[in-house]
Amino acid sequence: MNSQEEIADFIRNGSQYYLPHLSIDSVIFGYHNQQLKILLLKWIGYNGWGLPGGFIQRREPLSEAANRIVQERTGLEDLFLQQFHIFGDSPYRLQERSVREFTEKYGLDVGADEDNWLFERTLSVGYFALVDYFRVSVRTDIFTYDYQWWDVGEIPPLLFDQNEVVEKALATLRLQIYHQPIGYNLLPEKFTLPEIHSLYETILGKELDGRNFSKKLVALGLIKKLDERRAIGPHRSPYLYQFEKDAYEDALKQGIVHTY
Amino acid sequence: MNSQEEIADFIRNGSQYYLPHLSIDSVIFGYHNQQLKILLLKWIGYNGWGLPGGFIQRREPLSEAANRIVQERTGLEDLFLQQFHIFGDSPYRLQERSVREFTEKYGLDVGADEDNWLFERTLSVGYFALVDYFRVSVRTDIFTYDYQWWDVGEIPPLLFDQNEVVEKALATLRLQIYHQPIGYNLLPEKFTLPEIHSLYETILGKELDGRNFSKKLVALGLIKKLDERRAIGPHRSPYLYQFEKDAYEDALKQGIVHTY
DNA sequence: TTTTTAATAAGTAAAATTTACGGAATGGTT
DNA sequence: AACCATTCCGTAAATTTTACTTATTAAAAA
Repeated sequence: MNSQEEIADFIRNGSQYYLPHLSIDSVIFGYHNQQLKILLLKWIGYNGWGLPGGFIQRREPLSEAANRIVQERTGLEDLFLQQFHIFGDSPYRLQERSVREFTEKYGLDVGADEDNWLFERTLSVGYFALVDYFRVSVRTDIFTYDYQWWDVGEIPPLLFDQNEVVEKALATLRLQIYHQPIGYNLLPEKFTLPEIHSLYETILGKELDGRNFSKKLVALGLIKKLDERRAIGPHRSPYLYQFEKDAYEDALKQGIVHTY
Repeated sequence: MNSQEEIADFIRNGSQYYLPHLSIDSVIFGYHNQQLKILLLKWIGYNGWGLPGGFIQRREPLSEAANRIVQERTGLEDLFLQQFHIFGDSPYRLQERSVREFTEKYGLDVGADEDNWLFERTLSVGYFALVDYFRVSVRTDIFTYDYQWWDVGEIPPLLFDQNEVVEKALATLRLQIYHQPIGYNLLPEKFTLPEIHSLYETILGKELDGRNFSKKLVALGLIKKLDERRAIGPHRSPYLYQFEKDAYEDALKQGIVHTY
């Protein structure tokens, strides 16, 4: 979708291709520089930041829609995606960006705002994705003109009720931290003890004793030490570790113990 | 809604009052005779059982819709309700009951099936409710002609993909058992140790040592012994207990320990 | 080449929690 | 008064969690 005709068609007739009243908001988590981050976009027609999102095609399974939306945005295959909530308590969650403003920008005439499907009440299905920060290559498109990774502690005001969406995603992540393959998806294939340690501290927002933390992961056979180390500036080089996928997944099924 | 005109209007023009493509399915859990049960209804036009459910009014917050639907069905105020998933992976989840069949039963003419909003693709938001079995008085209505409580282990084949909905509700209940006020909502105000013990065993599907279980609940100050007992046939009368609401809710926030 | 620096790595003992387990007491019925 | 099915209770062993300090190392600077 990039020609003017296609855009005008989307705005005018989008509800023929997509389910009206429903959208998907995706909270894409990455981890970089000891910080948990999410990906935000600048949307055309709204002077601020918002979550990546999109609509569900008329005959498209919901989970495929979420996959498609995040995949197109990040370039990643094999996404870890999880639905966490549907937001529908603001019946007046209308598009704050004006369709008119948006279309004028492109010199289109698509009729009155009030009649447009984009202006109707929309419930939004929240998905979060856990991605390897270093493998993402963000694509903006005709509807978005900028992107940026933001620390979860410093999220700016977002479109609609999307700040609530982010909060809920974070709360879910914390709640499920010992039931979801968080480290596996958020860290690169090979990582150091300090990295995974700090990841868990960041998500939980509290300190964890490093010795006990790594002792436990190793004792449970969830990670294994490799014979390589990573060069990190002027200091002692940490060893690299790797997840033991099978043991890790077994442990998650039962829920790893609650504390480290 | 009970006159023929109202029903015909609902079928013909329902999408003026309700959001199309969306519905709510509610899994209403109760506990009776040491069994965890859910409430099922017989829907007109479908020869079998289905979940209580309904539609979302155009300007009605989602959670209010869920409340309204379960409240009307059970007669209960102050419901404990929780959204647990949105089901939208079957784009072909069409109504298996025929609108025609349904309307013929009432001698109405409402046009072709294909054009009817009830026949379009519908995503369903799953809510579960935890209710006190003894306080429920089920109301059937013009769309439903029978109801019954079913053991969760013996759920019959349901409408659409609703068996999956029930499975997911159960899985969520198990996962959140130590984070949700399950006992508080599923048990009557006063209950015995064997009752709450067996409730947790039923939900988790495994045995829990009774001594350790009650020891812990009491030690944590979550329940307190009353000076009353219940007469139960020819045996020793168990004492009644009551939840300590404050302590209970505090404990749930952090997630009570994992085992009893 | 040596020194300096800042980070990584590793083990043990105390405290807390969880698990395992059997026997006495009770209320109503016969 | 005896019987039965059920409630009720306490302690010891095993496991898990917590708390905590020092030696090692890689690279940069001197």
